[in-house]
Amino acid sequence: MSAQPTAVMPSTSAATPRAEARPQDRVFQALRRDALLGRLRPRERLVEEELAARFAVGRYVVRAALDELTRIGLVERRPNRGVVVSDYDPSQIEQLYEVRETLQRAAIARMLLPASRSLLDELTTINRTYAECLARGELDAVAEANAAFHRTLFGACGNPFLAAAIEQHWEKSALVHGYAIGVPALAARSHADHEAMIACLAEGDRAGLGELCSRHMQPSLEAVRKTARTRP
Amino acid sequence: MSAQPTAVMPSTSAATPRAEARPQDRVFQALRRDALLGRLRPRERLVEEELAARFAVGRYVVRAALDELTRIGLVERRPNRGVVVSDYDPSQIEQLYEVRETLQRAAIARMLLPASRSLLDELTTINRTYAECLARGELDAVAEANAAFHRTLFGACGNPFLAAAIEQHWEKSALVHGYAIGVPALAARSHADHEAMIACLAEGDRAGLGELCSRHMQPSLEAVRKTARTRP
DNA sequence: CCGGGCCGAATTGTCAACAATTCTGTTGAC
DNA sequence: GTCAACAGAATTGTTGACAATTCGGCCCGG
Repeated sequence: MSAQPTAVMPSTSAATPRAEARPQDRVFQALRRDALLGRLRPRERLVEEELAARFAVGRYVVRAALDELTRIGLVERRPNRGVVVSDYDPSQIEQLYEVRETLQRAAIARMLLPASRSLLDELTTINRTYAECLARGELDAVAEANAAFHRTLFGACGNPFLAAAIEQHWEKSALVHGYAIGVPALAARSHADHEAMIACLAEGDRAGLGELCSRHMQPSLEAVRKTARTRP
Repeated sequence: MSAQPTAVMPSTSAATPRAEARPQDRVFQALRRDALLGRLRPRERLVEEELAARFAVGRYVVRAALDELTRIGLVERRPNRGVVVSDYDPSQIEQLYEVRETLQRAAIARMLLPASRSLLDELTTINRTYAECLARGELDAVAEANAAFHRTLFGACGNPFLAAAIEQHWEKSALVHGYAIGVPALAARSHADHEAMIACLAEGDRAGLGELCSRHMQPSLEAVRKTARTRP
């Protein structure tokens, strides 16, 4: 009796993009993509019955999917008042990014460098996919590749809990930085940053990687600050 | 139209112990306490219908409560196979504590010291409650006071996201350190540690506070290591 | 004695109808 | 004109019944 230590790992659901068995996963993924690509705007309200009709599924399934989205912080449920897409004001975003930077630096400090060949290959492949999908204008796939790159990179810190925390906060800020994918100049720069990160991993340049990752977050933060000044 | 930026803060549900309006909150709190005080053992299975009968409530409510518990990592749901109380093996616990220490040190680095009078008073009051309830043997209340102390302390870092991350990981490891409350010697030491922390906050001794918080986590970690050696 | 496949109990997943709550627009008194 | 109270609509919360899945035992051929 009793299996091995059953892991109980903090899997962020999206980690396994394989064939989704459960219907609520399909709804969850679809809504997640909509949110990350800006098709769902902050403060937008999500009505259960509308979604049920749209996905040709019971309201129960929609409800479960919305609960999942709540868990990763993309939407918020107010009791008896429905769920709305999360909206962070600029000061909150600054705080969120501060935590992200702290976590990322902790992860980088724990990576064993230089990175293994297989990790480098994996990241290179993902980044190539990123570029290809970008060229073809498949933004959904670009966002997915971007997420995969970050997940793989910080997953290499060797501490699943730390990796999960990073991913969790990445998802939360995805509503902010997601739009950057739609701006060609920013997307191209993002691709170049990823290349540079891979180089640091290969050379064992820990400090460089840390700076790179911090700088990598700046453009979206700057964009937030700018729009904050424009619309006070 | 359109209200102010509605915050959308990462509230860790347990933050508001006021009269629970919704029935699922009652079930959630009860199960959470059971888990934190060791009345629910790791790997124990939770059957929805049993709980529904025990709390005289519909299975739907139990389900919602279990989803909440899943969210904070106290239990895990395996699709079609029910939920079990989370069980972390020793190496996972080490990793979890590593993340906790990282987060706590980041929070301490961000606190403005010396702490305000109101914060010091609040912590002192909580710690007094801790001692009183301990003397009376009210373990539930002791656990609640302990949680409140940590929540208040790290909530003072000024970054709600960081505070939420700390609380989240604290809850996850609660299954481990919760039992310490039942051991008089450990509980007494915990109380003394809290006093020392308050002193550091008052004096503005940032480094001392950091060391103190790290040392504060050691006893449970040592206990885990010991039982790991005993039962390999 | 052992492994593969069937059967049934136990349990979880889903649905459709009902109850409770919140929201919106309107009315009427001051 | 403003505000409070009030209906009616829209939406969420909950329930009980039913479908789907998993798990354990059992039989049976090897």
